[in-house]
Amino acid sequence: MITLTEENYIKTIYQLGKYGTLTVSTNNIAEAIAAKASSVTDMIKKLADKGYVDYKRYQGATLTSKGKKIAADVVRKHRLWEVFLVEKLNFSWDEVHDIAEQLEHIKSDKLINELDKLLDYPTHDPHGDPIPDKRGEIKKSNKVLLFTLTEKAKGVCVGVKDTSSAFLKYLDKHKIALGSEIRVVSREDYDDSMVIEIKGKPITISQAVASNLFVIEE
Amino acid sequence: MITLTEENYIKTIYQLGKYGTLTVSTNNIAEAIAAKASSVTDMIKKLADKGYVDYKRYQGATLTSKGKKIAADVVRKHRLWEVFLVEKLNFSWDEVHDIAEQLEHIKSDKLINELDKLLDYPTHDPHGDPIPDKRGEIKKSNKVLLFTLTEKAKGVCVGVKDTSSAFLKYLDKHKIALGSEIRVVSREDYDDSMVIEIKGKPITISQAVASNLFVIEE
DNA sequence: AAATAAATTTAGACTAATCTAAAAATAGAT
DNA sequence: ATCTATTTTTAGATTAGTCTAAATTTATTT
Repeated sequence: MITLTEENYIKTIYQLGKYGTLTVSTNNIAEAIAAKASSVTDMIKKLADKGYVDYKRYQGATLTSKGKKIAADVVRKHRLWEVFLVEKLNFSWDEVHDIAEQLEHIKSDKLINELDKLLDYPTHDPHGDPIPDKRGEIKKSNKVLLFTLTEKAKGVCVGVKDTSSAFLKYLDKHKIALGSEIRVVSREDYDDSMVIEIKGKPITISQAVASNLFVIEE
Repeated sequence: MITLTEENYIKTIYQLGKYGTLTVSTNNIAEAIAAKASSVTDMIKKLADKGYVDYKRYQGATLTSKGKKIAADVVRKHRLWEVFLVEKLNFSWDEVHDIAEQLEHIKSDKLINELDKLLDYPTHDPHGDPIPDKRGEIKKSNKVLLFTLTEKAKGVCVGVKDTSSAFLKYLDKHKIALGSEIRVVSREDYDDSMVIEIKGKPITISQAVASNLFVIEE
């Protein structure tokens, strides 16, 4: 059995270490988890005993494949719940993190599979971060800022960089939402504004907007 | 701050004591929570210190109004989540308890209000038990077995007594679901079967079925 | 009303997760 | 290469929740 606290440490090591590929230092974990380094050392030892991390004294921790599976699972749940909150419960993109932090620990395979289905198998959360699949794999995402797209390019809106409510309101007003298809109609060199098409409708957006919207190019 | 464990004790006392109206004994709580009586004594003392229960040595515990509010809130969340699982995630009525047991501890007022709205403000969970409102009040329910309705009476299906998958499949097949409007067309004295109407369609059901379906008479 | 049974509480110990303070190891600078 | 600063670990203590075993109170029976 794995405890909630262990799950949180494993998730943290996963995220600090670029999806489990890098070794993470004790202090780094301590800061992320808001605990003292001594507590982290204790926990790393326990995780090593249980086979979730590789650990040598003074050398930081690296997730084992077993640890990575656990972490990917928690992150998958976290991000699916975030999509749920935004898509089904009218949350805005910056309100969801703390609640997803709680929901990510609910244990039920069926629950998460059905949630995935209800949301129509999303690949990214509202911040534009990729959602690991059932096997824990992350599709290498080509998420970019809308700003970087060339004329005639198409993309799907997957997230925001600026999560201020002013920006979110702006998006709402112009019917730009998670999953919206966006086509770049033209770019204006003078002020870096661009004309984009959403659901057949062209609108002009400023550089400020284009550089705060994440899209996946198609 | 209230811990998860404290919440579980308070909920248990609420349910064993008929929505917080009766005093509950240490042993009763111990059995319900699968802990030893000595652990329960310790916890009751703590809950008394914090003002959630009234307690006199050897005399069991009674919820204070503060305790009742906490309990009603947890039960409200539990039952709303159960409705969500059945209505939105294709769970059957007997699979939801354990997951709701986890979900009931998620803390977010907005979450639960939005969930309530998404589900269209249900008054009963899939087992036919009433859902406390935001203020913790429970509408005194006139939930009865379909079996007890007289000819021409109408009701809304609110739950099942038998939660076997065989029965649930039977209901599915005959399009009897949570919230279905049911009208009693006629009763047959000989074998206690009855003809009922669901969405304009008459079907004949046996006494076995009628005595396992809860309805609220209108 | 005394004796016995059942329920409840106390006392003391254990585990998980945390902390502080001191010791040890590593890394960086001269 | 040595000294110093930083990082990490160890040692010992603390809190929440639990347990067992023994003691106490209440309830029941004769």
